[in-house]
Amino acid sequence: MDIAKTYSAQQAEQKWYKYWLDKGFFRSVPDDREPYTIVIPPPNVTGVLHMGHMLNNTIQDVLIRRARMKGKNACWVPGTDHASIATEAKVVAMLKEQGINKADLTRQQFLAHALDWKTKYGGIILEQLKKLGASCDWDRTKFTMDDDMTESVIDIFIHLYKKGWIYRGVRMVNWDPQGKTAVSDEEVIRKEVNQKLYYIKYEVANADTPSAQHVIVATTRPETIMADAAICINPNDERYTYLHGKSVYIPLINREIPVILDNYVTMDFGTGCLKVTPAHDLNDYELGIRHNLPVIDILDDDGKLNEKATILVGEDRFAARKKIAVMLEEADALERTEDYTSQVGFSERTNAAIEPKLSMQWFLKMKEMAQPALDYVLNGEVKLIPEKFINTYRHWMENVRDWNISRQLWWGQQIPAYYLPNGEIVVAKTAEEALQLAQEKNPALTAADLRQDEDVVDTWFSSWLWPVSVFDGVRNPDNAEINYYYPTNDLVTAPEILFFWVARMIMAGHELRGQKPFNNVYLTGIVRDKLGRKMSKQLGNSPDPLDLINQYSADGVRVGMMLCSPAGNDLMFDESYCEQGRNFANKIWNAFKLIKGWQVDDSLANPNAIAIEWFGSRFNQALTEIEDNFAQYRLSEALMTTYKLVWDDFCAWYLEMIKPAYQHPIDSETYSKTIAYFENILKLLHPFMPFLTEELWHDELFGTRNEMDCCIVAQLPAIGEINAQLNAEIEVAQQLIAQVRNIRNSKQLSPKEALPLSIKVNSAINYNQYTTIIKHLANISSIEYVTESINGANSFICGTDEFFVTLNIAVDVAEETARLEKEKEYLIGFLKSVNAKLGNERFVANAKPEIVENEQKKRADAEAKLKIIEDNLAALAN
RNA sequence: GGGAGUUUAGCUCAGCUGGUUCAGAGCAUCUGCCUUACAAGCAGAGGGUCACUGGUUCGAACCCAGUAACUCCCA
Repeated sequence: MDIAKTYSAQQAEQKWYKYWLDKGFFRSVPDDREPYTIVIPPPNVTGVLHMGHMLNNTIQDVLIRRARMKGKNACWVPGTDHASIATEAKVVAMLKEQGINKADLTRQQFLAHALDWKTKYGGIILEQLKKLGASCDWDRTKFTMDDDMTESVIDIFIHLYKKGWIYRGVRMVNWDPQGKTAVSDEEVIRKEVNQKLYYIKYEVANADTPSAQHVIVATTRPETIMADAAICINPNDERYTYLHGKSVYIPLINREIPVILDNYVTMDFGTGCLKVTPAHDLNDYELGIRHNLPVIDILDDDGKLNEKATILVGEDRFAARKKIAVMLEEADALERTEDYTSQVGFSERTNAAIEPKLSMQWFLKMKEMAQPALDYVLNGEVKLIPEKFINTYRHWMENVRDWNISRQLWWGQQIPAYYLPNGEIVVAKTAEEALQLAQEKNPALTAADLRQDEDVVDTWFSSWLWPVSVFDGVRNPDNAEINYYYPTNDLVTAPEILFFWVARMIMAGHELRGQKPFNNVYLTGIVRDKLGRKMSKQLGNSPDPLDLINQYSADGVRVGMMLCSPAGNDLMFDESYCEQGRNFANKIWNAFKLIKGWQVDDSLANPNAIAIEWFGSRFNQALTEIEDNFAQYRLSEALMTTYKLVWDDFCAWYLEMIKPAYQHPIDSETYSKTIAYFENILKLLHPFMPFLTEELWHDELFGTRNEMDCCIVAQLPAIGEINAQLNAEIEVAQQLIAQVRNIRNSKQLSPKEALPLSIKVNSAINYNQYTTIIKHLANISSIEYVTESINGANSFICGTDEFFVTLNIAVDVAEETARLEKEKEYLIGFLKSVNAKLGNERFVANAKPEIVENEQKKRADAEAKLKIIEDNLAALAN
């Protein structure tokens, strides 16, 4: 039979993904097994798969597949979130292209368009995840705006409102003039921007002296002078005592405003004199409250100046800034300008410069919710991996501010608050209930008198419920599913949404169920290119994940991602990792090919008992390490341990040990043991490389399997016995084999030329056990045991035993002497340091006994070795 | 400005309670091989002042202090 020389993945990937789906292996329903649950961080519906998703979901799939193979009832819930701002912006743009203006649509019409859009594009990422092999329970796919999810959001809003934790208030919010909505502090990205500092001259009313007729104010926002309510100086600033009790005129519009005194003003910034614009700056707003200043809002929702500005009405804020600078200059009110860089906030969603704006918004009190959420993490009930994020988490939770949960959008859950004609508010699940509540206040009211709040809640106000709401635990808190799956086990997400999302899920989980939503939060790093730049569309430095899969196979890409992803550290992604993954898949394929090609002869005795025992022992040792790595969420190390076990121990050593000579058959015992090992290796690899392993699993090499006997649900092997002595002795054998190969290499001898080996045994190792292996792997013609060094042979030491290879070419005495002298020198140095330690009374007195003992062993070993080398040197000299 | 983190081989990273012959792994590099599973491979080899300076200690990559560079979070 012909087996392909290289593994071709594409066919296997399609075939087995479909098979898994058809057989329902991803499906989870509560039963009496222990549950293992992951909820996906829902990607937003506007997105396409990027490398961050690849990383994140590979990790989740590795964890979930492993859990499945450990006999747990593994449930991975997939879904998407509605991303109100981003999606609404996309839909508005799409409608605009079709010549439709959002303002001309009713809310219902717009939502219908948005829903169409979501149906068409919203599932793209989930479809792409299937290519990666994600074993989500697709029957559970959720969307944050599904009816039941929406009802959950409304329920918790009402619950928290009744509790008094949701309130309405005028606040300075981050206004996105492009999205025309408030955004939360977390959605504002601050960037350094080159700006200008404008030094503007204000005329002082009723100046006492000619020299005190003006005051200069520095500002980056000259277009807001029309909204000025005061000029503020530090009371301790002696330069400005002449202004105490005075007022000044705003240039261009000549409105008179008072001079106020407040310690808030920094004397050495700008001119030490601040214009106070309560409507357009958070700090000014607070100053305004302290000094009872009027609030003059001169900006419209779209960032244009309104009639209150009296000049430049209808101009965009940035255009107005340029124009007013010219006007000030013409009016001789602009003293000078100066370059200045400062932080400006931009909307994460639209990239518009954020405008601080006073508006009526809904808020959720954070203080009460933050405390328990902080405690879960501090007392270790919720583990952050890596732990370094605990500090950041604490800092944030201790300084959290109330959460602005309203958004001036349509795409999302509409706030269930209804306004009565007199301005009173009732909060209710439906218009009917709202009317009832309203009629309790005023029986004369009819449905027509009520007006529901136009705004929707923040998307995070849906997704914070995710681990509960996907199991319907908000609406039906005692249902079988939530009781079974909650709390979930692991959450895998990016550190940048630790606060946005993770912290708030802990709050919601605690509030709804008095329980944490997950045990462990595995925080992945940011995927960067190999230059350390964050991968982004703008830079074009991100490979298309699907192209990668096509090129390197899903398994290859998965391995590539896992190889370079230490938890919590950014990963410098490079395609060569995927190449390594592909090569690894090919290696496994070829091991399979080798075994598959063997003919079995039942009459043969098994000559490989030692090799078989050793690999079993070695496998168990690796398994122990892998279990430990997983327990500590060191996934890339778990993979590397597996990688080395397969490539080095299994392929390079074990298979070579037992491999029969070309066209010779193998004995049946070795054959069946090897197949059993290979099957265990497939299991071990499956979480990382699901497709290849499933493909091989079903080969007839492993006998006939019934249709449900699949690698995906195979149970991982239990850790068996480890023979430490055997492992150690094989290591010595491996060293000696390498040494012989090395001699062959350095003498440019063909590997085909068999060499004779003599051993002078000083240790307790019985080399007779390993004769077959040594002869086979080092291509040794004969093994002899000697008691004296062999003159003229190439020698080396492994452990404390001496080995001699006699070649029919003369040993280069000078070269050999030099090599031995070098080793001798090293040993003498080494001995010196060991003796220094042992000779040091304080060391012997202070160090732990086992450490002292070990030093003595080191000395003995080194002395023995040194003696051998000296003997060999002496022999050479003769 | 405040806080956190990082710095170990060309690259990406391990290195746990300070003590094994402790300076490691993978990749890359170099040398030799198309040796009947695999050139997507095999056999070998080289490569490091553990960022820097001091301190603690019998002993420091590891603990402490300071310095530098980079990264992130917050204002």
